[in-house]
Amino acid sequence: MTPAELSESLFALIQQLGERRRAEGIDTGGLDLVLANAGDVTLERPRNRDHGDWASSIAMKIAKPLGYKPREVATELAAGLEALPDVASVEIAGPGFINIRLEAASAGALAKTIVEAGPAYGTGHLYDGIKINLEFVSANPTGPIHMGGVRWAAVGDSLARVLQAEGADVTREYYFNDHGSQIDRFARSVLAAYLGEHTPEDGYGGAYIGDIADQVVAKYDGTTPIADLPREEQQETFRSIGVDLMFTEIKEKLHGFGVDFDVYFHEDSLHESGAVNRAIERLRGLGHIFEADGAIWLRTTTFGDDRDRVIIRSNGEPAYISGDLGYYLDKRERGFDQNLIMLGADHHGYVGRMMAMVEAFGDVPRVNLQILIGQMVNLLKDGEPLRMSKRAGTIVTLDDLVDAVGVDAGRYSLVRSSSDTALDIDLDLLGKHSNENPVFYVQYAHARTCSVARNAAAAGVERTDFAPELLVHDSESALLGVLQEYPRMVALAAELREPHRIARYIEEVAGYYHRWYDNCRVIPLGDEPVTELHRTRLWLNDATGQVIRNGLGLLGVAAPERM
RNA sequence: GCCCCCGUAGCUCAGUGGAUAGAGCAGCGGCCUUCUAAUCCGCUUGUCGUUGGUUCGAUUCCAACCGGGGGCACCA
Repeated sequence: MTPAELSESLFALIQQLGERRRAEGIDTGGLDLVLANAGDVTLERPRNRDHGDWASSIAMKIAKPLGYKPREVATELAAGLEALPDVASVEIAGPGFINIRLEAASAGALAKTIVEAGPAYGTGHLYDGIKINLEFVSANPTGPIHMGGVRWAAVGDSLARVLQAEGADVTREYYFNDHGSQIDRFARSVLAAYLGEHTPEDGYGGAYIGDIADQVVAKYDGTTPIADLPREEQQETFRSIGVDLMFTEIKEKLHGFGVDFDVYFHEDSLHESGAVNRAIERLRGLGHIFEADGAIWLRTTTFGDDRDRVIIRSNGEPAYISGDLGYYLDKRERGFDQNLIMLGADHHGYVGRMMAMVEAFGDVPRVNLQILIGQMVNLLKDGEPLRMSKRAGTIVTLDDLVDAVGVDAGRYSLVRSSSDTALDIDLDLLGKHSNENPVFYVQYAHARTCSVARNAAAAGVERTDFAPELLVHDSESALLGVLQEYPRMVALAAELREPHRIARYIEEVAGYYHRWYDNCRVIPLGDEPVTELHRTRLWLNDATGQVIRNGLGLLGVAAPERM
């Protein structure tokens, strides 16, 4: 019996109780407000195993509208629950908690369910048929990807996997800001490096700039030698080839990190294709455009922004937000009803104007466009904060991370904490390549399930018999309990856009598995015969491996069979 | 000044109103002739930033304040 089925049963019992109270003349009008459907009957797995397999606090919530005291409600419901075939016992505790213990066979049946479902175990239908555009990383092509961008690469890709697990049709998208003054600075910096001049005051000074200059020279195949070009054409050459080189490098590095995008969208193309102009005309038609001080503005204050925004500057150059207008419109025209954008906290100031823009187009903020703000990554060295600066060239890149700990540990450490938390990463700890990273704890648990399965095969233990009623050891019911939560966890992670919950969850699974392994043998000891219990436990072993494998898959982390 | 995020064990962090607040790491002490000791078991540590409020119940929700980070352009 799944928790969802249990909720259904409990919900039905509450409805019956409500009808009876109405017949007894009680005004139960408030009941529907507290309890609209079975989803509101929450069940939790108690920390304390003495409190049963599942516990519900529903009695406290519905006591008032039913004209009962919480414990009276609990008593009424307990009788009905005990009559269910899968329920072994029901206890009422504290102020009115209902503690439910399931029949071992009912709980144990899950092991087979999971093995048979395989990779599909845990997937759901929250977003079946929904097209979701997820834009993340989108770092400017003016340098290598630094740690901030890497965090979003890990989290964004994992979120995409989680959303896909819930049936969404996800497009991973990377927006290249290749149209503005940042790019000009980049071009001037590369040109300066080529000419042996000092880095421009507002330019980029990293060592990679010189490399780019060399590569541009090597790649250049124009008829006139670069050195003979007029300075403007030189700069344009270094811009176009240099940006192209950065594109290629960024794509390759991300690929090596296990992150591939479906669409690399160039800001330039919005301006060239006229998408920006179309968006502006659309907004003008809706009456949200005005001119002042020689510039063209979008009246975002109409929609709650704290000031209006310039979209075409008085010098005729489009402001950054004009690209966003065209881009958003383009995404909508490509059929995405849900657009997600992941941004660092240093961009949170955009949210107001972006939402205003959405509303100006007649869409619904936070529905058609949702902006996920994540906090920054702080790097520490010897316990002291390390400032990263692309201009000064003191940046820690994706490569540095992967070189230090590898892809799996790197991705895992970035994805296992909430995006709301500013992450501290100590470079010295990374460099140690220790097993302090919990990813090894999880991977080891997975490798162990594989090892047990291999040895079981060799010992003649096969997944033939399945007698779930034999899975009665405390560590067994605890493991089954946590495995059962996986589908809910995936749905929650998708709904809240919080993939870190998957990481925390599989760490918990790994812990329960290790304890089970310690207590319950799958393979008979010495000359003992293979029994039904061994064979049944093999199902549980394999089910655990499957869940960890599925969970690691959602994080984009490998599940090794040996370690 | 205004806006966003955070404040939980020595450290890094979980915990979307429930029972005695957790994990990893660090520290101390135990288990390998037995399916992988990267595991497991035991011990130790808390004004959940502060003060109010909401309610059967608040680490969780609300308000104010304190502390830390980030942001408030005709830059991107």
